[in-house]
Amino acid sequence: MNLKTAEVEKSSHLDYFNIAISVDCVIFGYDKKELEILLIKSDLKEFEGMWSLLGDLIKPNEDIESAPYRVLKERTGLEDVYLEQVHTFGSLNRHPSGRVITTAYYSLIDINHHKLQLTHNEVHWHKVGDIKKLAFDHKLILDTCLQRLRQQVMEKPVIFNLLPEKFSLRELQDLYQAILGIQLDRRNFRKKIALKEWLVDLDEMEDNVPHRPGKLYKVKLDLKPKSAKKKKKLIAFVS
Amino acid sequence: MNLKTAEVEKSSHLDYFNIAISVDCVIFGYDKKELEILLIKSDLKEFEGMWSLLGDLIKPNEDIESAPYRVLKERTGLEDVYLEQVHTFGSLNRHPSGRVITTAYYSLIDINHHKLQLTHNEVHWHKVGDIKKLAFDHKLILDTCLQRLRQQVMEKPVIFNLLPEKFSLRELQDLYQAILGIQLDRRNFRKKIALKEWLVDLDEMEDNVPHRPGKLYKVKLDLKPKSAKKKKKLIAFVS
DNA sequence: GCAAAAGTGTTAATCTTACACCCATGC
DNA sequence: GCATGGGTGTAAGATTAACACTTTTGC
Repeated sequence: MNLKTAEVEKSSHLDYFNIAISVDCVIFGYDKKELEILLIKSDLKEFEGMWSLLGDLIKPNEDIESAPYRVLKERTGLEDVYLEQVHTFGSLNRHPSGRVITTAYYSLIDINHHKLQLTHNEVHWHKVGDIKKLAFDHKLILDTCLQRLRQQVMEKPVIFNLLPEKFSLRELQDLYQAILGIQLDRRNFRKKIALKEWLVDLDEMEDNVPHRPGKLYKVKLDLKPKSAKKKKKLIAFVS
Repeated sequence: MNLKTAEVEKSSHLDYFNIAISVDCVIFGYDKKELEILLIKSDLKEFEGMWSLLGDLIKPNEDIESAPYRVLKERTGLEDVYLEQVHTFGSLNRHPSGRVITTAYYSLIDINHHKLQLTHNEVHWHKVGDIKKLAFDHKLILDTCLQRLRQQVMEKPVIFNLLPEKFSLRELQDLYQAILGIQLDRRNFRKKIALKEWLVDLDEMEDNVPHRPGKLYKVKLDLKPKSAKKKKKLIAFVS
């Protein structure tokens, strides 16, 4: 058996360094009871007029995990956002420029708090439910990320990244409903949330609502970051 | 706003086509009540003597999803295996040969049925519990895949890919226990499995066991493939 | 006073957990 | 006949699901 140094191995594989890798961000926001995502007009002639996800090629000296943060920063000015890797897409002809494999991340941001500095390009929020078609395979990527988001909000307190610091239980329930696409029973919802012990009662009331104002809450401090958090009852499958 | 053709875009980014992408396979098997994985002696001088996952660079004209199937075929002769993408790892210095980003897949195979044609290299099964260290960041990749496997066996009938066609309920329970690392109550386990309606009673008995033989089962036909399968009670989070 | 949402408990059904005894087989 | 696991049921506790009335506010 003959070992080769990394240098030798590299040179023998030079023709493989012929695939580019990008990241694409599915940036979710929430406004007026609707889940939205941030899209940009495609700047490729092949997809003229179509919308696409925010993405970019990974730089040769850039960690893959930092690339989506850079993309968000460059395109929207956003920092300190919640980001999570979802899946890598690499079918042969997904990109007309050549072989580009892309890793998709989803991000959750509070639309109203983070005022976007929309840079040079045409970047806009779109209701997720209205999106039928996107450039590249971006519709598939969106669907995959949405599915993952639905799974995650059931398991972890990530949903609060979509809300302002203070929110009412109605707002929280509306948001769950927008994400999951189902209606929830108000009384059961409130009981369930109370059990999770994610919230702090602020002793403040809603304002400017055309009905009886509800209490305002914020999320407990230790939950905002990625937070794996105690997994009470990991084993629900078999006794 | 000026649109560029894909050709122009490609040439302006030529220096980005400087990152290689590989796939690495975490191939799980099960033998003598232990979960095992298939490893190969690293052929890089930098990792001399260490074990690593089976992997390879993706070929320029190869779909990312078919790469792990090719790797398995080439290294072990295995075909028709269960494979699932888990995560993409791309920290800057994970590979001494240069910038290599890798997408990890996990695979489940029946060790005893698929007789491996172990090709040129030194490929061996190792007990997962015994593995403390691997070449590259492969220990991290293994841990991530193991975590995903644990999650998946609780949700979907993928576990049967690790068993021979006919098996007893004891074998199935032992396998769950090996994967999850916990003990399960026999009566509750059997009830739970019966409820899932995954199995067909073969009306045959175990043989060559030094105790009362148990019934043999096989999995229902429609479950062996990737099979999303009905998700009874998707919404367990909130009423 | 009317519209809109806040706030709040009980019951039935389902699921989960803990637990013990006799049976069939190989040796 | 002894060791080993096969096969089976029940009861208590926890969780989920369905459901309605009074209260507070803005208009």
